[in-house]
Amino acid sequence: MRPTVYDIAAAAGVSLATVDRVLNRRPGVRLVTREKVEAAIRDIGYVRDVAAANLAKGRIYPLVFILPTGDNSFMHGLYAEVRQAMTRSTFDRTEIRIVEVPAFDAPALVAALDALQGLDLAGVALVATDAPEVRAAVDRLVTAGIPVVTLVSDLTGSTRHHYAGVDNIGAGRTAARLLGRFLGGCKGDITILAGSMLVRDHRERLEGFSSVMAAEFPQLRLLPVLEGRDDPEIANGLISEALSGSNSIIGIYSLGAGNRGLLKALKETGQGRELTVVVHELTEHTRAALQDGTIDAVLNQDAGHEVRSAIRVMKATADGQEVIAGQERIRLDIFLKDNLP
Amino acid sequence: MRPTVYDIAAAAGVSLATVDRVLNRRPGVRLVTREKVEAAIRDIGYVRDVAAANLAKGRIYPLVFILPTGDNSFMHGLYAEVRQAMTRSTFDRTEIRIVEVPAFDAPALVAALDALQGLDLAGVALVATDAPEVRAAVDRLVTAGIPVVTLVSDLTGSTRHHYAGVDNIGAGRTAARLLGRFLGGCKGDITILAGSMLVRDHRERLEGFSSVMAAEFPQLRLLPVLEGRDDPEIANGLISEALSGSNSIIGIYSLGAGNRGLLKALKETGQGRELTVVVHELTEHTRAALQDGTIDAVLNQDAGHEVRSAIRVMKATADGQEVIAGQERIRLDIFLKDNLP
DNA sequence: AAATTCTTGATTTACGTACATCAGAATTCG
DNA sequence: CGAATTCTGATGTACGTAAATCAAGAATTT
Repeated sequence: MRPTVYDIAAAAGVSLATVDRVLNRRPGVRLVTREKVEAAIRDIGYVRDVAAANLAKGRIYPLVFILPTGDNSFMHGLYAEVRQAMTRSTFDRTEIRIVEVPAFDAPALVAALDALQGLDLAGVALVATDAPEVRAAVDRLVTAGIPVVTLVSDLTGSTRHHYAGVDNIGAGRTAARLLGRFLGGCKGDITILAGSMLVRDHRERLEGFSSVMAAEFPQLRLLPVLEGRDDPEIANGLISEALSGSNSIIGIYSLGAGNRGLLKALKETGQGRELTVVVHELTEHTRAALQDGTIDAVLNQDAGHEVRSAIRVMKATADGQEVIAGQERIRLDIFLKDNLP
Repeated sequence: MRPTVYDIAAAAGVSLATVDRVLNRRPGVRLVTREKVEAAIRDIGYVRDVAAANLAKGRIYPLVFILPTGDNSFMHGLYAEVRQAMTRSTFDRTEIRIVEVPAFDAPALVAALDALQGLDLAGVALVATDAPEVRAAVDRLVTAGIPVVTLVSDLTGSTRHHYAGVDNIGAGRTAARLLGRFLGGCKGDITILAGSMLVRDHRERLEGFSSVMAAEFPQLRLLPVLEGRDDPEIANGLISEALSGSNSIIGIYSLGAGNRGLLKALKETGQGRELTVVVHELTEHTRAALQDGTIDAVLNQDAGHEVRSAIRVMKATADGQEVIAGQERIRLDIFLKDNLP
């Protein structure tokens, strides 16, 4: 049988009330007594029954997700997953609020973060835009004692408690190797389509991609990065233009969202050309394109896992609990047409 | 506020005791009264607070994992993950027992399953050996009301509640495409190393592999399957022999465990040859081989996820609860040297 | 109509923890 | 040393549910 507060009281030779004061950091306990109780807790290996504690407290976890607006499937999927999580809130005692901010807009993100100051929150999850002022705003929340988790795009250098997203440098490197090996020994140019160099995830993917390309596939030349702002229209224009302007393009790496535009350009301008294409984010569009052979591989992060993981981590952090590291690692999914879910 | 049993009682115009009798399927309630209570439950949208119920019941979930013995890293990893889960049992109210059976031995597995009859279990997880008598034994457990989950290798046609493992046909197809595309247009022979055709997962991987190879890479010829029984020694012998006997082998697909032997053969007999190799299961050995370029891709199933998922599903099934489907899908991991965790 | 069984209500205890109150003890201060 | 202060103990209630007991009313059988 698992030890209870009564066992601590007996072991430490104090009353239940004193044990309670120690456990919940309430005042009114002499240092020597406190140490006696803490020793007893360690000795008998007591662990608080969180379920019972939450029941007694009537605790709920108020959480906030700060998500960028954006008309691309990945963001739609992310919203959907957070809403999915909301439907489960009665079960896991959460109360989730979504705050929308314009994409790639650091000041707006800072304003949203600062607006949360003073609220009694069990955690904040945000898709970070990488800027010093955002970092500072995050640090302010952390200092105020609120668990903060970055989602999809990280904010290194900040004091955020956790990052729920993939290793984007690794993702870029993986994309490079897939593209390089799928192209065999062919020689030619590679076009890269990004969303914005303002977000860390895109920068990191590019960094990983470029380094493997340079080191291991010197016969492939990287063209200057196109920034499509994760917008289908812009992406379509950029890729169409690039393809019409050059015949030496043999591969494309799309490391952001807004692939609907890329696919349109491929179907129209890219018609009849032998292109090897690797993109990020599995959506209904990229899935269809993978199946019909328009693209060759999709790298993906599972938004559902990211959201659920973020929630678990925020709750655990709020309770000062451990998390299962392996369970919270967000993996890079590689989809070929054969292993689509 | 979430409705409680008191609210049901008030809404249905009955006492708490009657509500309890209905909720816990205790006898002594007239049909009309039962229906009145059930209607009230639906109307006010009551959902039982499982945490509180478990607290009141002092419920623990006695679970059994039936695992095959076997001296290969994947099985060692699986055992380790189950033991990991055991260390968390006080937290999630489980009580896990491991039962070992010889690998690929249907009668032994049947005996182990039948030995569980009559025990008060909240769930049984097993790595299935695909045989009619095993199916029957599983069905007997299910009929007895015990939740049964297959792990790693499935048992289709049985009434098991859930399969916690990857889509092995998809895995085989994926391996074929990776191998095929990595080999460019080269012509040559492919050697396949399996564990045993007695387990469904190996058969399915082979099936998926063969079909994609035949359909899309006709220039590659598949040699007869070698069965290494997931044993490093046997695998080493088989692969060494194959490599010495033929110069036209350009690719290897190892779809089982026991890769330590394969790697040894590659290092010794395969020295200096240009081989493209795709294997299953990420272990310290395959990881090192991936990093030093001996092999080109590793397909993996995360044993930790499988074990945790199996536990979640068994608990939910025992409680008659829903599971989050997306969370319980075990994904096929594809590792290149760039995205190793 | 009496005896029996079946239903239902009322009430209590329990699970492990949180939290509040009040009285009494120990300690510190003047 | 006594008074003021700080600790500590004892106790009760609550959270949402489970489960048991006993009494009483309703329905059924004889």
